[in-house]
Amino acid sequence: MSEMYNHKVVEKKWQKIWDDNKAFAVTNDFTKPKFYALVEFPYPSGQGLHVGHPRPYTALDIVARKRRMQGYNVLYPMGWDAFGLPTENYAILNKIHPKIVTKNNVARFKEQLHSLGYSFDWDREINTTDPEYYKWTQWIFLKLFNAGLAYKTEMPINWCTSCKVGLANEEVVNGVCERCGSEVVRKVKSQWMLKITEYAQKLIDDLDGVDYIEKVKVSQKNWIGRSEGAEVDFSIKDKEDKLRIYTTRPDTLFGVTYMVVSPEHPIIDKYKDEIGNWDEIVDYRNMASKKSDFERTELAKDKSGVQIQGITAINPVNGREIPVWISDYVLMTYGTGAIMAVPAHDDRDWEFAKKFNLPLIQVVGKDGAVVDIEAEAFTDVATGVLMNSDFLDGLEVKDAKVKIIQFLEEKNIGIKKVNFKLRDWVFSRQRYWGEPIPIVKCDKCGYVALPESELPLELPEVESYMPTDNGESPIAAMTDWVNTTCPCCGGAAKRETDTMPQWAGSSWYFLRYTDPDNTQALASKEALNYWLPVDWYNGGMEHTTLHLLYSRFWHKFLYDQGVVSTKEPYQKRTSHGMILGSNGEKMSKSRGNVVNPDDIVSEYGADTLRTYEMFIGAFDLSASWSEDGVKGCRRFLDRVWKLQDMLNDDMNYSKSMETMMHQTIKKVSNDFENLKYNTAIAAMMALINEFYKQGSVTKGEFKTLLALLNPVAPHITEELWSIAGFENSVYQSTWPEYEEAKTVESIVEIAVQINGKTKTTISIDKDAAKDDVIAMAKEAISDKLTGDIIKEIYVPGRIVNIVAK
RNA sequence: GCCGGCGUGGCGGAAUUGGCAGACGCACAGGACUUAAAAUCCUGGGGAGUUAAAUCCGUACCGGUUCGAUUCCGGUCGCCGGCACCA
Repeated sequence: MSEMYNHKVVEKKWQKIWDDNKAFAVTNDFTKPKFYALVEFPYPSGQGLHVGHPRPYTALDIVARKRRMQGYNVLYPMGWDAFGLPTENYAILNKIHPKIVTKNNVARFKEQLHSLGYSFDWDREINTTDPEYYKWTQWIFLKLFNAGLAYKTEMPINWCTSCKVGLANEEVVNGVCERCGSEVVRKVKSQWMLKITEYAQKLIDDLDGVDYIEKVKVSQKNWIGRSEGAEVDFSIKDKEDKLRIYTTRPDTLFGVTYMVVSPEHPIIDKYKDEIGNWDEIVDYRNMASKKSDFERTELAKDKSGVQIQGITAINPVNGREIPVWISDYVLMTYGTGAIMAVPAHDDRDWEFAKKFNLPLIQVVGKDGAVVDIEAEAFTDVATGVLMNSDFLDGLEVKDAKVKIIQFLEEKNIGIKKVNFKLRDWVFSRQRYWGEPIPIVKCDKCGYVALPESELPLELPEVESYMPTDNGESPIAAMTDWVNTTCPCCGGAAKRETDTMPQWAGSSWYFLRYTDPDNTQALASKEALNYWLPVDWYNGGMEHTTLHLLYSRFWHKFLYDQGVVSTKEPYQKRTSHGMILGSNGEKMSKSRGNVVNPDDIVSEYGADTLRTYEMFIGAFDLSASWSEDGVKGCRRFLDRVWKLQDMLNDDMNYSKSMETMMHQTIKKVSNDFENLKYNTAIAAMMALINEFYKQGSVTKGEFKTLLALLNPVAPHITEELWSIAGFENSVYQSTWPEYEEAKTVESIVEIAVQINGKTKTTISIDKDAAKDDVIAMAKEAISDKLTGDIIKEIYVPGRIVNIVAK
């Protein structure tokens, strides 16, 4: 009899063997077929690894291990996204350099990941805070700057009145500062921006060529928010200026009854002297500017606004004079900051018109018939037909759009226009723990790029990481570092003291893994050509908009620069669900439902944790933790362990067992490719249940089982492989093959139904002729069959249905 | 409000193109082993009904298509996640 399974000894033993033999190192043979599996690298927080981390890591570890056994050269790397606020805040609080904090956290994370037996190639470990790494982050920034895609502008930012610091959107929770709970207001500051909007169309179009799960594609598209419409110029009565608006419904131009401009619109200041109610306008603007985003949202239902007295606009298609209002439901940052209002056919305009008693003109009807626009706006584009609109009358909405745009362009009063919701990327942070922006400001030459030879521009040592009162980065106090000479004219100049956001380092990290030690380039051309695109990238849904969009943007830019040779960085993108606490709530310290993976590894073993996290439920859905579930998986592995005592090659050859083996190989092989880890494991459980029922297992079958289970539970399977005396190691063996023909059972049990209700089952030969099967079926249910038979249906190998009356 | 997803036993969850609903696991119950317990092994199981069967009801709810619907279509309700007036 074998000894009890001791996971502590076995797991340590095999982890050492893998390390000593560099079992999962990538080969540089670029002629071999490659597979690049990628998981989002973690932020090494002070809390250490969370049980949520192993879910995606194990899933792709399974795929990576399987691919190696199938003969691929597999790149499955890991690194650290280590710049960021929590580390900086910890450093401030404890007066420890963020570098030290990061180093300690990374060491802990690495040890924890190592204890889980992942097949990462640790020789390719990267860290975004390593100057040799962020040298290339800065290099990409310079490329963007030189290409005119990085610029500086005045931008309102979130400002905490108590901490006196600029906050990222993520740090503003319900309108207050995440850290101190104080009010957050808007403050205008000069910020570095990246022109991601330049790539908006490509970022949509190229989604067609990649294999992302549908909801990821949808959220990318929604975030970019493309809309087609027209810009139209409205003249202002007795003035030369025109008021330009953007609309997606140019077909409703005859239904305009007023206009609205945003409170920040420049036209207001321009005609200040002629506005009759200037004081009222100023009051409204002040009120609007004080509103935080949160308040604006809260008031979303109730529209507010003020009419501008003394300014009248003229509808270019019918000459009608219309009033102009200001209201904060019109945003300066989208379109032209001004709209034409068609209250009969737009919900927001309708609400506004109702509140201020503005007239409604119906110009679209349902299939041409008048509808009650006093009750609600009629916005249905599909059934709408134009009316009261001169030459557009009788046209369907889509045709009317084409005709009106043609008209506007001919008369030179408007043009067709595409708009995006996507805004340029605010790229600066007034923080210490980030990549310095390699730019110098010279009074004579303006913003000047640092020469490449001066990269990396390293973070200076500062005394305090505390942000300054005036909202500048702590680096600004380092005058030695800040004062420099202009690379362009040699005169006195100052360095940029803002740093990059955390998104920067993670926007290109997958490129660095392909050639992490390269000092001449971010990676060699050969390595990039060979490894890209990433074949399979898995990450959390929380990163499907920003991180995914940002990294696709950088990649497309690098493609245009000739640095990489693929348009898209990731061929396939999948997402995993969250692991919740046993009470079904998100795990958090305050809820007291946090599970530490170290405890699970120690008590049940890494293989058990891996198996459980894969068995817990559908991979893409969230799942609640259950310690009992963990025990069940440990029990399964114990049962696998004890199979070593049931090896018996003398037993009779069993046809049904052969079928089950082939079915299991097929199921496990397919399920591992389709995120269906839970059913793959269920199939293996069913297989060993069968071995137990027989009381024995052949060496061949055992060997196959070990190979199939190895990606999920690598340690125990290696140990059993070695005990059984199979050659080499599992990781050096090949993935089991199955024969399709042998997955089919020769005798199948099928259901016999009357009128779709199952009455009994019969066993038939899988190749039996339809007539024979039906005859057998009728025989089997002869006592229940009454009435005339109308129809006989036979679905081969599945079901017989007799329709009788 | 809009977008996306999800509603199946006591619980986590399975079900190819529509084809025996509840695989696999947990918890539970019974049995074997044990002085006993734990562990392990075996057996059972949606509900009603019956000694047992037959039979009926069951995939959130209502309706439709079909020989046949957890699956497809229309509507209703509930839960989760994301976005917030984008003209």
